[in-house]
Amino acid sequence: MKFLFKICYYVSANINSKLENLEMSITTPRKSRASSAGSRMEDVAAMAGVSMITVSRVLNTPDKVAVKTRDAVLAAIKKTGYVPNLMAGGLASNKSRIIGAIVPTIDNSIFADTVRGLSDTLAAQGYQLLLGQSNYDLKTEESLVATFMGRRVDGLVLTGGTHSALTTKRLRQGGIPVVQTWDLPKKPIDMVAGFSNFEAGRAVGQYLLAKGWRKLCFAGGPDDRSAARLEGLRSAVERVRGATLKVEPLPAGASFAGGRKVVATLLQNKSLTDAIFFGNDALAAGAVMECQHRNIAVPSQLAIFGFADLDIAAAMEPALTSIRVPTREMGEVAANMLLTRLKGESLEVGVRDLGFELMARESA
Amino acid sequence: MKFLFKICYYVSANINSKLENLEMSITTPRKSRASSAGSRMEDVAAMAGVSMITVSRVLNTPDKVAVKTRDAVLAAIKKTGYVPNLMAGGLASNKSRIIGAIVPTIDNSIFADTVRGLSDTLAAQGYQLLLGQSNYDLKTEESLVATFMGRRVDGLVLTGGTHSALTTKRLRQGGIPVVQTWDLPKKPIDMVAGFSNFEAGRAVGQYLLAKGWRKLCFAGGPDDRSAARLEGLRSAVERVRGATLKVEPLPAGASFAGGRKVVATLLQNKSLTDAIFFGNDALAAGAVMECQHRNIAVPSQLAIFGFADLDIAAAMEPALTSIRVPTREMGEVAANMLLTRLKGESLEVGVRDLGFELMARESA
DNA sequence: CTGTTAGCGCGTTCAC
DNA sequence: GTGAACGCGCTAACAG
Repeated sequence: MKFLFKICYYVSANINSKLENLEMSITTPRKSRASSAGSRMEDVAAMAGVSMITVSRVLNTPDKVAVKTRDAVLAAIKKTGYVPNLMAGGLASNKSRIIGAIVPTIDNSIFADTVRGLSDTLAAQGYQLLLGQSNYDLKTEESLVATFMGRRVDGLVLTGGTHSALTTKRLRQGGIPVVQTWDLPKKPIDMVAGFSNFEAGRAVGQYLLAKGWRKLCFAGGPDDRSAARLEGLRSAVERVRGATLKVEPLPAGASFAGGRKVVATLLQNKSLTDAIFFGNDALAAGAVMECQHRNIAVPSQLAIFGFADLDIAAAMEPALTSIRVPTREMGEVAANMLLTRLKGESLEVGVRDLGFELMARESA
Repeated sequence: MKFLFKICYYVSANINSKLENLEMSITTPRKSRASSAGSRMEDVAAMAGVSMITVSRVLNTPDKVAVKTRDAVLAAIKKTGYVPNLMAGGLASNKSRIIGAIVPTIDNSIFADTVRGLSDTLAAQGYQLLLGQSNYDLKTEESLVATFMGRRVDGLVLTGGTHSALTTKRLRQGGIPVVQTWDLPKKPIDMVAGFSNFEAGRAVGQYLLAKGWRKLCFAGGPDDRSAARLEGLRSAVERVRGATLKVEPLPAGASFAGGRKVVATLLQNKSLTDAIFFGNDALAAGAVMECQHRNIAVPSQLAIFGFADLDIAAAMEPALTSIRVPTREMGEVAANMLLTRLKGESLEVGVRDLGFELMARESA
C-alpha cells in the first residue's frame, strides 16, 4: 500500500517589523467632502484658462479641439495630476464603460480563460470588467445581475442559458446588451457566443460507442450545461442495443483528486463501466493517475474521456482524448459583440455557435 | 518514438437559426435620456408617500426607519421594479463599493484563487470586484491604477511589491486603502498580505542541498517575485562548497508543455543539473511527465521541485514536493483588511506575512 | 424617526 | 472651435 505524504516541513516566521510605516498609513484621515482626492475638472479648466467643457472635450473627443487649446489643457492636467471622475461622467452621460461578467467560479481554469478573453478585448477599448461569481447558484446570479444593473454596466456577459425568471425578465427589460456564453439557449435573452453542450455529449457518445465501448459512465457536475452533455451522451447510447449509461456524482472539488476518487469508487463494481466521460480534463487526468496507480491500462481496460482540452490534456501520457471548447474565444467574441452594439452598430449575427472539436488522442 | 496526436474529429455545424429573435434585440432602441431603464427613487418615494431620503434610508440603513414606513417603501420598490442607480449614489456619497484588483494574469490558477478569495469576501459585504490584468507589465499596471482611481474604487489590491514610480506616487497620494499581495515589499505603499519569496527560495535551496543535490537549476519567470525566489535559492547555494546554480529561461506558456520542454532542453547537457526548482506546479508536473517518458527516475536521477501546491501536486505520482503559498488566504485577508479600513476602524497589523509551507512529498 | 436643502463632478443641449 | 446653464439620481448635513 502506498500513501501520499503531506508534511509541513518549514514555516516562515511572521514578520512584525515595519510598524512605524504602518502607523502612518493606518491613521490616514479621510478628508471631508468636496476634495476627497485631487483636483477636479474645474481646477484644470481654470489653470488652462478655458471652460470645463473644453477640458471634457480634450478628454473625450480630442479631435474637436484646436491643437493649441488641447496642449494647454493637457499641460494643466499633468500639472494638477487630475484624474477624471468616471462616476460623475457616467452619471451625466448614462454610460459607465463597465461590462459585467458572471461566471460560476473563477478558480476553474476553463472559465478563467473566458474571463481573460473578455478582459483583454474590453481593456483594449477602454472598458473594464466587473466580475461576479455565481457559484452555480441561480439566486446568487439573480442578485448579482441586479447589482450590476444598478451600477449601470453598459453590457452583461452571462455563463449558460438558464437563469431565474426574475433575472430573465430584468435582462429583457433592462435595455442593455447581454451575451450568453458556454451554451446555446433555445430562447436567447439577446446575443449568444457559445456551443452546443448537447452535441458535444452526443459526439463523445458516438465516438466511444464506435470504439466498441458499451458500458459508459458520465462523471460531471449537476449544472445545466453538464446536464445537456449528459443528455447528448444518452441520446447516443439509446441508439445502440446493449449500451448502458451510468451517472456518477462528482465529489467536491472538481479537480485531480476528484477524478481519482471517481475511479476508486467505480472500481468497486468494476463490471459496470468501461469508459468514463468526465466534466473536465483535471478530473480525467486524476482518473488516469489513479488507473496508473492501480495498474489499469488506459484505454484498453478503461477509456477516459476529458472535457475542455486544458493544457494538461495534450501534455500528459497517455494524452487525454477530450473536447476542445472555444474557451477564450467565447470571451473575445462576447466582448466584440457588446462593443459593436455599444458603438451603435448592429450585428449581422447575434447568435454564434463557436463549435467544438473532438481531440482524439490516447486515453479513449 | 512516440507522438502526441491532435486530430480534429468532429466540428459542430454553425447554427444560423433564431434570426427572428435576433432582429428584435439587435434593433433595441435606446430610450432618450431621463428614463433610460426603469423607475427612479423619486417614483418610489411618491408611490410610498414619503420623501426620497426615506427611500434611501430603507436601502442603506434600514434600522433607522420605522417598520411600517419601511414596509410601505419596500412594497413600492417591488411594485415599480426599482433598481437603485449606484453611480449616482456613489457620486453623492463619494463611495463606490467597488474594489479594484490587479493581477498579472487570470488564466494562471494561482492568481485565480486569490481573486476568488477576494471576490467571495467582498461580495459578502456588498462590494464588487473590478478586475484588471497587468500581463506582468508595469506600464499596463500604471494605466489600470489610473483608471481604477478615476472610477473612485474604494480600495485597491495589487500583486507584488514592485510598481512604477508614478503608480507608487499616485497610490500614496490617493487616499484610498491599498493592499499589496504575493510578496513582502520593503517599503509597503500601505497594507500587505503576502509572504517572502526570498525565504521560500532559500527554503527550497536548503532542502535540496540537505538532500545531497549539488547541481541546482531554477526554471521560473522573469518577474520580481520569481527573481526574489531565485535570490533566496542562490543565497542557500552560495553557502555550500561545490554547489552550482543554473538559471533556465521559461518557454512561453508556463504550463505542462513548458515543463516538458525545460527538461528536454536541460537533458541535452545532462551533467549540469540534478535538481530543478520550477515556478509553478504545472511546469513541475510537465517535467515529471517528460521524465517518465524518457525513463528518468524521479527523484533519484532528477529531483523536481514545484511551487504553489496546486491540486495536482498531491494527486499525481510521484507526488510533487512543492511550496504551498496562502493563495486564497491572501485574497481573503486583503479583502478583510480593506473592509476593516473602510468601516473606519484601524488595523492592529497592517503588514501580514502569511507564510508558506514546504510540502515534502516524493518528487524531490 | 423623518424631511429640507444643497450639492457630488461631469456631460448634454443649444447658442455663439 | 468654444461656452453657459441645466440636470443626471442620489446622499450628507442639519433641522425638526
